[in-house]
Amino acid sequence: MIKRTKDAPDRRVARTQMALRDALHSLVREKDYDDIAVKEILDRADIGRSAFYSHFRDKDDLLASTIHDIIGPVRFAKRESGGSQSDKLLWFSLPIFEHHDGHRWTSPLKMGPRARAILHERLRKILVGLIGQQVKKSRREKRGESGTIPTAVLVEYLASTFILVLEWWLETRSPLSADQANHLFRSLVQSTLTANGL
Amino acid sequence: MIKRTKDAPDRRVARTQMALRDALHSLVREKDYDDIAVKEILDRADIGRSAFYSHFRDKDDLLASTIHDIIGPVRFAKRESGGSQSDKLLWFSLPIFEHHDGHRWTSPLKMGPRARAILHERLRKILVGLIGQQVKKSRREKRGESGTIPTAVLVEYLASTFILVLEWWLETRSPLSADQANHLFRSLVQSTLTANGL
DNA sequence: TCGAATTTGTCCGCTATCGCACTCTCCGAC
DNA sequence: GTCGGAGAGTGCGATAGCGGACAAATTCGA
Repeated sequence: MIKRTKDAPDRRVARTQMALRDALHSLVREKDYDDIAVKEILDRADIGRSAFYSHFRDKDDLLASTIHDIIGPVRFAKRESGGSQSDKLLWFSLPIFEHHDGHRWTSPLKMGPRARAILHERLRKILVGLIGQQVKKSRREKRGESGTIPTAVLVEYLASTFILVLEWWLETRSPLSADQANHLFRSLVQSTLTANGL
Repeated sequence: MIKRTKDAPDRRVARTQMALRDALHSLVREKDYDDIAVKEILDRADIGRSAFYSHFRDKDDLLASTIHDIIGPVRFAKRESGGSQSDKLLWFSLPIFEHHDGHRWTSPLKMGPRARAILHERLRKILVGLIGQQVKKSRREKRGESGTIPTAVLVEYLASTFILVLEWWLETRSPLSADQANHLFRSLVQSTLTANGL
């Protein structure tokens, strides 16, 4: 009998990874990302060296994995099946904003250029995958009506714009509510979408 | 090569035991000790059943082990070598009071009769061992002058009195400082000690 | 610029913890 | 009563994490 739908991870794995991420988070708040030694992370997390390297290739890999803290909620949010065309396309947005509303998370933008680049890149890739599916599906359904912009570009555009808004929202500790931030994002891309039959 | 002075415990062991004790502590603050199921402790600590039983016989054993949270500081406090006769004898007192000053620890007296009895008994035994050594040493040095009270009784008397003061201090959340509580204890037993050549 | 010290990344034998299955006891519903 | 569900303990094979050793890379003060 193989494990079913719920791929329940070993408690030990979850614990170790969380400890390491938490340690990194707290360190990042104290000093620049590039000045943080792996050893410091290990000490603060109270985790052995070998455990670290059995999960992550290096410090950057650990940082990149914290992406899960950002997009994690999407996995649990029920995919909106109803709503308009763009509702289906941009369903991922609101859950993310909501989860980070009043969140302790230190914005990637406060981590110095290196860290920011790593997180930005990783987040972009994930979003592209996420949005790509939706866009392709929508375009398939509305074959013929599609605009002239290539799908790949459209996807990148949506991902980048979303990240832009998210980062701005986090960095400036904007008084906007999650709802409002979500709406802001939609406003930005709405006309482009409709102009392209989405 | 056997490990030397530092008996460094496996990180995993320390972590597991701490998680379990913390879970018990937090549960005790919410409901009566006797109403707490082992399963609840496991769930809150996020520890597997088998790990629990590889460290503790049962719930009571876990509770008893939390004694370390109370007398732990004594192990790290430097043994006062100087001072008067009674300073040497009662050196354990101040470190304990100091450590619990403003401590989150919920007094054993708030845990219902069962839990109180268990902790009380365990603490008593440890203190008897601790004080026993000192008293015997002191009496050996002052052979002949000793009073008529049997050593065993004297030791029990000191332990019980200390626990009395400690519990009272914790339970009533007395405004007394650690220093003052310590002094109170000493005042209580001082005359008895001097009357017995200590 | 050169060594010493520190950090990085890899490896390995040992063991604590995991997940799971199982029995036993207790207890409330019916 | 007795049935079913839930918690208490026990046992076991699999594995994640341990500590410690190591060479290579890096840092840094003399």
